[in-house]
Amino acid sequence: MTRQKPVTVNDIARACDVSRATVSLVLRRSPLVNVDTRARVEAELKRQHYVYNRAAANLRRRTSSSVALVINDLSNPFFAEFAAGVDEALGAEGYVTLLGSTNESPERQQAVLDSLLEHGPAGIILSPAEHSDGEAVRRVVGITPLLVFNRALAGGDWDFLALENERGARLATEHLLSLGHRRIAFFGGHGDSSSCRQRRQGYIDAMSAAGIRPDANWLVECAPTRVAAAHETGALFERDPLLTAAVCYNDNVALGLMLGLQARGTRPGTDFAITGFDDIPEAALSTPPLTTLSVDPRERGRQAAQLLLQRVQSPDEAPCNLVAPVTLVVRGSSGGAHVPKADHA
Amino acid sequence: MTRQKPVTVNDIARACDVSRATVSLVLRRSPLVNVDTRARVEAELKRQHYVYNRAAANLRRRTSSSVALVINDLSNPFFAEFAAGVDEALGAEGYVTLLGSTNESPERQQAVLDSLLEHGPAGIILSPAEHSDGEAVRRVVGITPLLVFNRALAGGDWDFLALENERGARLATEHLLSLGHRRIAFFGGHGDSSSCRQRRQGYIDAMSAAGIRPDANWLVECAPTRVAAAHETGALFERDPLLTAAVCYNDNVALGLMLGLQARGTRPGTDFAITGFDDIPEAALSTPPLTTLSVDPRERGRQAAQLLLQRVQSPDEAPCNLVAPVTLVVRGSSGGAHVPKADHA
DNA sequence: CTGAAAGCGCTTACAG
DNA sequence: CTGAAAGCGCTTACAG
Repeated sequence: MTRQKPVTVNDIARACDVSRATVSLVLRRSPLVNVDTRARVEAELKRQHYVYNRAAANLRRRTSSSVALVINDLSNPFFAEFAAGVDEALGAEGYVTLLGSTNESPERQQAVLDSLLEHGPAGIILSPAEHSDGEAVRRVVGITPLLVFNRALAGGDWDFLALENERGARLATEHLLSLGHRRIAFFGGHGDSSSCRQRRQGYIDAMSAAGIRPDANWLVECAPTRVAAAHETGALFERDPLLTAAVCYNDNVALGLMLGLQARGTRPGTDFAITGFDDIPEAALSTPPLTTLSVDPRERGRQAAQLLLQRVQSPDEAPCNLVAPVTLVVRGSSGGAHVPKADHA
Repeated sequence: MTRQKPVTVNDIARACDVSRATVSLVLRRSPLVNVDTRARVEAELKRQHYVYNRAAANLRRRTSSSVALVINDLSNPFFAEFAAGVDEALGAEGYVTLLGSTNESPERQQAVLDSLLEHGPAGIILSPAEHSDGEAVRRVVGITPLLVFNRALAGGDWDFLALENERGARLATEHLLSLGHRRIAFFGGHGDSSSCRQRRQGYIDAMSAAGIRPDANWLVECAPTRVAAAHETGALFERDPLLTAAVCYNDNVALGLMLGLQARGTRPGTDFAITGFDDIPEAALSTPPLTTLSVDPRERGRQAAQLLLQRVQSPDEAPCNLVAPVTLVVRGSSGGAHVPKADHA
């Protein structure tokens, strides 16, 4: 450990024969300091490879230059893109991102928040783990501004950035209806998740508007993963063998359903129509490519960062509730010419 | 801005009628302090919702509890998984991750490093942007321990964690050879990237060992993206129409090549055999599924974190050069029964 | 325009 | 076992 001592304002001040205060003024680009002095100090700063100790400055100024970003599932490209967007926007505002990943575990989420808070972030962006305890989050977070992304979290009056879940599912359902489908399932997701409930609502609304009352059998729960969805494919047709299409909770579920269909000899897009949600990169690549809802996660990340920084500026305004737009991307999975137009009027 | 003042050791000390030193001792779990005193202090800590100010502690102790993680492309699932692994392992050791993403821009990389260093990380894990300037990195990084991942970076004697590029490409090539292919291309990547050169070498070695001298035309450059690869598909067959297989630089290239083949009516896995590299999630999902090399990026992340923390402990040992194992995953893209066995002896 | 002094929240020898 | 004092690297009134 022959770590040499880092160079400080003191070293610079001594070398330039000025006070530390003057050096500090130069660092903070104060207009008060004489041009010559400034030049001398800046030269010395460069010469000695001075690096600013932001932690010390933050301590003294009682400020923060970091934001905590806590993500439930970084291996999901949707959230990885979101994280990239957050980091990009925070960086542009001079903040640094403290990353925490929870792998969908509420316990790890508490631990991660705990640890990140000790570093005094100006705020927190949280994409909550499934089954998060909002009260517990509130307790550990205290008065640090918090923005919740994607899934609603009860227990506090925090800012919330959501997706147009309802409208998205409605668009997908209307699209299938316009192709002549009537017996359409809503497949995947858990009823206790806010995003799933909203997407179901959009589906139900669209069906109702078309004069169709969705059968209770047409709502099929399953974990939002590819494997689970592939597994549940059989259950779908046990519920109703006459189904011709499904609005899926998200792309992973839709892709899993495709695999499940292929395994039973049913051709997705030809014998059975499918829509997803998210437009992850795989969606365009599957066979057939997946009709889905595009949400631009990177842009959501930028948006989240901006909203949070606004809140940091004005902590006392009423919390905001934003819903980000989604757009329907029609591809092959929702059917070509061959999809059976079942029993329509 | 009615931010109330956070509670400090002072508040606790006053409330318990002990000195700040004693409170500090309790916080750091020193065995020196009386059990009763400890209990009283701990109760008060809880009662006042004390949160430790790690930045202040780090300042005084001249330590750090963060590590910077700089990633060239977070939207690539390979690197996102890597980041998740790094964060997981750092968290387990009590470190927090300072995230920076560069989007493959060397300029942004310099800016990001600059900014992160002001937060005094104990070390840096860097997955370099393409065409990074090692000297410039060295300059800004100074004496902070740095571990380079994935792509070699000249200009400093830092630790390096790489993949078994050469062996991986060799395995893929041997696999194709064992299926009877002789006219095998190496497709994609840029010759100025260390990982591409190594993979090419493995390909050439395997071919040579089988008594085949790869034609210069069989080495086709292209950017490591899906779109670029799909575009270059024509060029591949212009070089040599008799090719029956290609070892691709990575999965993205392989998937792009598949699209390109399909567009010209050539069936991947049936008329033409393909291998990838990385085993990204899409690989198992494509049609046909992609034969590729699995590298377990999350585990690489954990490994990188551990290596770096070791280096933080002992900065003066010789830099290490680790190569992480890869394993061949055989799937449909390298050919079923129908792949033509061209002109073999 | 510049300097001396105090202080951000913590820890660490050093006495006792 | 506990306290008083000094100090980590910075900034901010306050004088001058």
